[in-house]
Amino acid sequence: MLITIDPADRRPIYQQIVDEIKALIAQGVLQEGTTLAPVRQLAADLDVNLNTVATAYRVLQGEGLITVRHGSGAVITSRTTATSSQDDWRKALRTALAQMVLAGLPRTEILQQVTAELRALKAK
Amino acid sequence: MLITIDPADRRPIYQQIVDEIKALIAQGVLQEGTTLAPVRQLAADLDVNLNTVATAYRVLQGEGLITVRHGSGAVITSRTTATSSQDDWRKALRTALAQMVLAGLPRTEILQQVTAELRALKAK
Amino acid sequence: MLITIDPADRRPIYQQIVDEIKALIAQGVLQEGTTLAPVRQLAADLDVNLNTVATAYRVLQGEGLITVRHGSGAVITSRTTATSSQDDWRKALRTALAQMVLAGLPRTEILQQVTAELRALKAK
Amino acid sequence: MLITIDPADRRPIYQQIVDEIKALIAQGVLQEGTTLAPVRQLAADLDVNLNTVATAYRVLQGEGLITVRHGSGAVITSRTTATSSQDDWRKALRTALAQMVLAGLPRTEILQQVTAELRALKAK
DNA sequence: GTGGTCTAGACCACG
DNA sequence: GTGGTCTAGACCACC
Repeated sequence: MLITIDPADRRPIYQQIVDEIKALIAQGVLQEGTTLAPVRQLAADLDVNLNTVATAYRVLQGEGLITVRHGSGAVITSRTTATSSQDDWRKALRTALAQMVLAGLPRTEILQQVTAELRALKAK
Repeated sequence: MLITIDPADRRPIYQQIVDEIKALIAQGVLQEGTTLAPVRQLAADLDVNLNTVATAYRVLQGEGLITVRHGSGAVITSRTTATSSQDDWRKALRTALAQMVLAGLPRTEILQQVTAELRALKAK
Repeated sequence: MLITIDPADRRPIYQQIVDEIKALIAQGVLQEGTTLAPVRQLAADLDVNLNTVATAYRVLQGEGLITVRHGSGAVITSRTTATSSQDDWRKALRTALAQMVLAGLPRTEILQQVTAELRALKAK
Repeated sequence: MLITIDPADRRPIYQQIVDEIKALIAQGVLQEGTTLAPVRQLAADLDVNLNTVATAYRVLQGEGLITVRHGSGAVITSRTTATSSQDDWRKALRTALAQMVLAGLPRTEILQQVTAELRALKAK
């Protein structure tokens, strides 16, 4: 599933899963209509608790990114249906840029990194 | 102190304080040598417990961003001494950009937002 | 857990816990992958508050010596990942040796004590 | 006075002064009968509060290393009169060695460092 | 006046 | 069951 868990990461595991799946959708790797791996299988692959994966899927469903149907698994719905407010991504962006500035990266380097990362994503 | 707490934010309060102070340092509002508000005063301003603010200050001290001394309060040290690995900001950047893409923002709009936010920061 | 608190010691309790755990790791008693006692259990054993132990664990986590995960407790990570600068141990060593000299120990006795203590540690 | 204060050091300032003076005595730089700098002068030199230096002197006096007489300042008494119990230096030694081991220093390197530091001290 | 530490006890989040 | 966080309030250490 191309997802990896980092035990050293301070984010909870379910959040890491959520973020990675979001990234895959943004990259276009997971497209509308694609069926996600069953909870049990993903849990086994990542060697994490079943409830952890279930929580991640529930969050994604809550944000409208996937639809979970009994028996048929979780399916990617739409990229634009997503319920992420402007506040959310602005906060995330600010925090990320602040970290980069404090790490001592010059403005030009930061912009380079942004465009490089953006190139990996299928923005309109 | 220009810091606000958002109860709706899922991050713990002390983390919000840490992030806001980091942002202020990145913006150049808090410069090297500036003394932060006393723990008790900031706690009163934000209407949170003294220990919560103390925890935030301790985290900042652990990251080398401030120096805390008993009788004299907390002082901003250096921006470049900060202990943040490349992994940290790259993950944060990726997550932020993915969120923006999923929010439906086109590539040009994203770059505009980035440069706009960056303008508020005192990057080299 | 082989840890003891000395009320007469001027170091704060949480620091004593940190230092004792470090010593156990250095001795090889606690090896990579070993799970530490749960916060609540250690707190009960030492008869101190839960938060005091939690603080100690957080410090150890900040130094990269242990990895703490919500449902699974604290695990010893790597001995070499530790974040301790050369300045730190040099200062500690100087202070210790100066104390021994002022206690009237002759050079040979000091060296004997050092090798004796070192024998208890699993140095490379 | 050959003493320096490190604001980044977590030890309180007065303790740093105490430790540095002890080191100077152990090195033989400050010998029996030598008069220490007046409190006010040392405070001015180090740019610290007068009470801080006074506290340091009081600790040294309490350990029997110096004698403070009205009007005539503080005088180094004897190196052997020192009241440092075996427990004290053993704890300090253990902590120092544990730090060095966790820093990844091999046994031989540790012994080299010890003898090197010891060479600077006038052990019997 | 500063910050540091500790306790008791509550409630939440994660796996 | 694990750890995380927060509060209220006390007392200590330092400058």
